[in-house]
Amino acid sequence: MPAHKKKLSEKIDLGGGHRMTPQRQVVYDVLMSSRDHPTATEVFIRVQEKMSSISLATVYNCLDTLAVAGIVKQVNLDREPSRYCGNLAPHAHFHCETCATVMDIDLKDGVEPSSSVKLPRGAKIQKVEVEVRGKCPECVRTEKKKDTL
Amino acid sequence: MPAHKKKLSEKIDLGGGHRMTPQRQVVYDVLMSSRDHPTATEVFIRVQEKMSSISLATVYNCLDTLAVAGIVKQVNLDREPSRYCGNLAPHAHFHCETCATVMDIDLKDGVEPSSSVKLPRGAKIQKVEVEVRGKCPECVRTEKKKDTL
DNA sequence: TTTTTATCAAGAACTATTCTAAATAATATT
DNA sequence: AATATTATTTAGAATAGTTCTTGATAAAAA
Ligand SMILES: [Mn+2]
Ligand SMILES: [Mn+2]
Ligand SMILES: [Zn+2]
Ligand SMILES: [Zn+2]
Repeated sequence: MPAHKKKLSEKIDLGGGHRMTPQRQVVYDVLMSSRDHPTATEVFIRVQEKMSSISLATVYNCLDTLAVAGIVKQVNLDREPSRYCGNLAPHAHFHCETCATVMDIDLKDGVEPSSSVKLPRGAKIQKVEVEVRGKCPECVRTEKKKDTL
Repeated sequence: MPAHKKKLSEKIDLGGGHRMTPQRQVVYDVLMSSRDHPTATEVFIRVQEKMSSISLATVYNCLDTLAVAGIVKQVNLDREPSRYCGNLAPHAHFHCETCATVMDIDLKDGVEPSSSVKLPRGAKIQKVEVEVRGKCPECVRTEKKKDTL
C-alpha cells in the first residue's frame, strides 16, 4: 500500500521522548494525504480546516519534529520556501518552472543516483539529491495548444 | 586551460546592453580566481580588498547580472545562503556536513545525470542538479585520527 | 551638448524561518 | 492523588539573506 494511502490517524512513534500530539498528528495526516509538496504555510492552511486553533509556529515546530524523526521529508529547491513530502521512498523531484509544481520522480531500478558523478575518493556519502527542472507534461501540452491557435 | 586559471581582467561580453563595469569585473575576477563557492557576503569581503568603496547591494546586483548572463553559476544548497561558482562546465556539488565546504564533482563521461531517474514522459527537461552531502575526505581523515588517540 | 539609459549605493523593506517567554498539557515521582 | 518535571503550544519579537526603492553618478546615444 503506498504511503500516501495509509489509513489516516495512524499512531506513529517519534522516538526520543517525543509525543505524537494532536497537532503533530494532524500535520502528519495532511502530508500523508497529499501527493503534492506543500510549503509550511500551505500545510498551515490545510491543517486549520481540521484544527482552527493551531498556530503557524506550531506547524513549523511539528514539521521540524516529524522531519528530524524521519517520518516526513523536507524538500529544499532553490531559494524557495521549504516544501514537505510524505513519500519516504528514495526518489527525486521534478520542478516545473512554468506552474511551480513539484512532483516525485521514481529512481530507475538498480541505478544509484550517485553513479553519474565521480565521487571524491575517501569521502563518506550520506545523501544524494537529484533535482530536475523544466516544463511539466501538462504545461508542455498547454504550450503546444497555444501554438496551434 | 581550466576556467579558474583564465587570465584575470579578461573583458567579457554580457549581452543585452549590459556593460562590464569595474564593479562587475572585480566580482567576476574574484569568482574566477577561486575554486571554492563563496557566498555573496564572502565575495563582498574579497572584492573590498580591491575596491573598498563597493557596496554589498552592488555585489548582489553584480552576482545576479553575471548569473543571468550565464558567465557564473548560482549554487543553492538547502536553506543556506546562495553560493557562487565560476566553473561553467556541467558538474555536481559535494557538500561536507562537517566543515561546510562545497566542492565541485565532475560528471562521469558519457553518463547523463538524468539517467538514474524515470523522467516524466512529455516533460521538457531544462536542467538536472545533483547534490551529494556527506563528509569530505579531509574530515574523514581527521575523524579517523581522533579514533586512534 | 543634451538626452537617454544603465549602474551604483545606502538603507528600507520583505519574507521565510527561528527564537523567546509565558501558558498549558502530559508524564513521572512521591 | 498531589507534586514536580518535562514537553509542547502559542503569539509575537527577532533574525538573516535577499530584494526593492530612490536619488546620485556615469556611460552611451543622439
Ligand atoms: Mn517528494
Ligand atoms: Mn561549482
Ligand atoms: Zn507545469
Ligand atoms: Zn569537510
